[in-house]
Amino acid sequence: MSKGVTPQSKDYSRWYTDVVTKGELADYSPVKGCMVIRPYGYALWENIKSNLDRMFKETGHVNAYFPMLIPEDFLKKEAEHVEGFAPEVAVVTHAGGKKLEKPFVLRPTSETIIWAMYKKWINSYRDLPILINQWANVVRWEMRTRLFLRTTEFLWQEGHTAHETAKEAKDEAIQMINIYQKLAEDFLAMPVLVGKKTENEKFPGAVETYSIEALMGDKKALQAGTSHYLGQNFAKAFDVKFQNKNNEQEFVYASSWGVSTRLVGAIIMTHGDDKGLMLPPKIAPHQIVIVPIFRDEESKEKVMNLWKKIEPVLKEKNIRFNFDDRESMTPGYKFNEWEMKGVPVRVEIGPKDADRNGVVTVRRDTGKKSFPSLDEFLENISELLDTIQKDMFDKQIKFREENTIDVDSYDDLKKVVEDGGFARTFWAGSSDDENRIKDETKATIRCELFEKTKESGKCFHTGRDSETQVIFSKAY
RNA sequence: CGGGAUGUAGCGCAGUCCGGUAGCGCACUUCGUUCGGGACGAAGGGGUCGAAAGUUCAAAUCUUUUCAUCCCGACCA
Repeated sequence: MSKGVTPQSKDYSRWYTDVVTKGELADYSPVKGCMVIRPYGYALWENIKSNLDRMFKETGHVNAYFPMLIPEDFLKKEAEHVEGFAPEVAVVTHAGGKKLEKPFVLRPTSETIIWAMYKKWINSYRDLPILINQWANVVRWEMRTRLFLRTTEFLWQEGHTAHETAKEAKDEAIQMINIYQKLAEDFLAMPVLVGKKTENEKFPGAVETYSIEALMGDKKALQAGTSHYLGQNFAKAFDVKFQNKNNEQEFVYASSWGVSTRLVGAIIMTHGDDKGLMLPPKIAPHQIVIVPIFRDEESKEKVMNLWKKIEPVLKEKNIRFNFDDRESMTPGYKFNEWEMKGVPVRVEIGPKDADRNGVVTVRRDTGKKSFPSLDEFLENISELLDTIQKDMFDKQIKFREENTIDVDSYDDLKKVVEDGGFARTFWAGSSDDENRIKDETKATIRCELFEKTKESGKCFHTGRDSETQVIFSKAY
């Protein structure tokens, strides 16, 4: 990490803030709790976004846009929904120089406005399904904020689908949580557990909530994406019915799902180390950075000639590169800067390399230095990026395995939660039991696992046989 | 809203106990030498010390009030 930064081991939250601000991802804004996303951070978000958007399109979804201002009484139409969001909505009470008779809220999520529109759009089963996604900002007035992980305003995508049957809506919700898993694991190199939320933790207004849960570097859990089966709750609240094939009126079934700029925070806390950020090649704004090294006109010319042989090949291979030819900084400075910003591969080209027609490569994840010939380098660069992507993921899988412990007593669970990590166990307790454990240990049930390690076991708390395997952990 | 801490140059901080010319490092500007792991020298520019009131010949420093931010809890994508 850069000079003056507290090392990760000593103070994780200070480390995190330093990585975000010194890595030029984001900055605090004059408005408390809001975040300015800087160009480098936004480029990262755009790469995440484009991969996700492609997967949405591949599964038949389309993008649309709904207003940011929602009539306040819309939120009140769904009982759980209003109860869940009331404490955190920002309300617009004045506009046009006078007090509004009917205030608006800044959307904390768009279910209500979207279902008000779906009422107009849906008449027959022939109008279904509707598979709409929107990329938008939302506002939630949380008490405590943290760059990327929880900000007052954040960017996200929210999908809102309408279906003929319960099964179709539920399958949609499952499909989308699986897409989130694919995004996290294949693109962000971040292993996640997929499962169902308990009643305590589910989305206000949902019948069931599914989530992906990741383990951060400090061994706390982070919910990285959610998907909800909404049943007919919002259809009933907004009176959205369709005429089915039997000529009967029926309420529409729904799903909604979203991931946010929190994913950027997740990447930082998953892969970052004492040197700063470490970005997976598939989403890094620059996959490689090239640092030219020369001292005089003669060596500069040699190096530039070498670069002329490299640049067109990188372009042809669609590699996102940054040729750092700033002359006011020394190479050593640049090495540290790009390590802090997490660029997966650094390529050094100097007079010595030009003489032997080769380059020097250094991997951000392992620090390993290699001296390939130019041909070897150009031939293998794409493969090297793939290898780094895979190695980063494997490393995180290993880390999660080391920190996932099966427990069968409360004492064991307390110990795991205290040390940090995932406590895996069977569960047959009630919501009250869960709350009591939360009060005593700060740990919550992250999810009921879809992929269990075994079919059934005894609940550590009630002693009853259970087929529900869960993860307990402290979470962000 | 509770508990803790901090507000001094763009950033990081010292100075506050014990009142007496506003300081250091980084960054910035100019020139020269450098350049393969955060270069060096020389010369510069930049601050009504968070705000207000009080005590005093004199306040960054003491007193009171106030505002803001950060960290820890409750809330939460």
